[in-house]
Amino acid sequence: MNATRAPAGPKRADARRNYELLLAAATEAFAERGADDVSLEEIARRAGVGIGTLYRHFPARQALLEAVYKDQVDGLEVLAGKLLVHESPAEALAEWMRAFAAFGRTKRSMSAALMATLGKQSELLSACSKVLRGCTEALLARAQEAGVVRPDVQSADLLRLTHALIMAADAPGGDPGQADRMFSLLMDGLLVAQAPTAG
Amino acid sequence: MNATRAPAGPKRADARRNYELLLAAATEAFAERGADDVSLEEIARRAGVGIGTLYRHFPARQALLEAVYKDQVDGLEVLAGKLLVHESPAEALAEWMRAFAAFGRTKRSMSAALMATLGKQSELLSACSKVLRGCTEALLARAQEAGVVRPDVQSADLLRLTHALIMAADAPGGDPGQADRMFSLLMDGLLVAQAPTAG
DNA sequence: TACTATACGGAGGATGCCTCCGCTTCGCAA
DNA sequence: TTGCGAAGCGGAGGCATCCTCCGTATAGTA
Repeated sequence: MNATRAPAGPKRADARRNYELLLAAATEAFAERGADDVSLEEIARRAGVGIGTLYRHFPARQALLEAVYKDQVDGLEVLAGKLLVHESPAEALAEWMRAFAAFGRTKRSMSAALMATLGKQSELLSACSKVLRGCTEALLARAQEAGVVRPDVQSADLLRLTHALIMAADAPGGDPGQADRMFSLLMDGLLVAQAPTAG
Repeated sequence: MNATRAPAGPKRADARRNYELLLAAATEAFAERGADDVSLEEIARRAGVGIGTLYRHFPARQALLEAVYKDQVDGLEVLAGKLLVHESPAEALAEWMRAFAAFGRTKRSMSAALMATLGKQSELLSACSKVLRGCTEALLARAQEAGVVRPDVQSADLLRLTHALIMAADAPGGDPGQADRMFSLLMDGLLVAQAPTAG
């Protein structure tokens, strides 16, 4: 997956490739069907490797879950780094929020499974949320300093709003485009008015 | 389990007895080992019935989980009713808090499993928490009206404190008596001072 | 090319979920 | 008390999943 990451996985080239394949397959499968409804055998099949290989890299289901979660957060962090030097602070923030929302959707399907074994105050979880909070703060601050986003918005508001938005949009029966539309509304609200509003 | 409940289960005596046995066995097993680490076969074995009988009464794992949860809440509600006419409002409140804390411990092991399939805003869950909130409010108000508990305490504080206490006390490595000691401290703090404190 | 450490793959044992159906027991009525 | 039908019981067994183990294959090295 996140090829930008420092080499942390297995040594041999084939092992490393399989590791990435498994991570990708698991991410996809979890997103599609929820973390509880995918068998490890299916993930191995999707990745095109044997079940034994999966277990060598991820000794337990939990390990795979954690790896996927961490991989996503790592990816977001890398993205934030790039966006912080993006030419348009407003676009950067929008892009970030979009990515964050997408992540939230995946996370939702995994959090229950993760919580069940990890505990609510796990080190992994709190470290990850700290990272994400930091990224959001930095991007928001930059956009505000550039004067393109309302100065009275706080990062906590942003995080919570996005979260709420995901929850609402993913309700059963909602059309898939709804999340995007709601997201646009939110972004429009963030920007400072381009022209004075009529009284 | 809660024999005080109105007849709501199966009709025939043996079926009814097995229902109660299963509920009791499941409650015990869940409390001992967590809701995720007990097989339904073991619960049937503990209850002394066949697996088929378990499935007749509780068509899915979820149903058993819900039944145990609801049974506990029902039991607490009955207890609250009794405590509301207890001679000592302070003792009644203490007893209630103790029972509530014990429930919280069980609940903790089940909530993840319940959430996973029920959803956070399930009708069952919200109904149950409403009941518990009501009970706590009534018992607290009575103790405050009797002048034995500090008037500035709110029921929400109580619920949250107890919750936090359970979480902290159940941390790995903590000794089993800790919860009780912390609980005593909390109760002492609630009571109005018996003598004026020295300046 | 030859060699070895490393990794692969999938058969298979263990366990758990749930269904199905022949046997047992309850509760009622005569 | 006895007989009977309905209700309930129990557990074998089918199916899915988890995880281990070990013979085979391959990457990397000299």
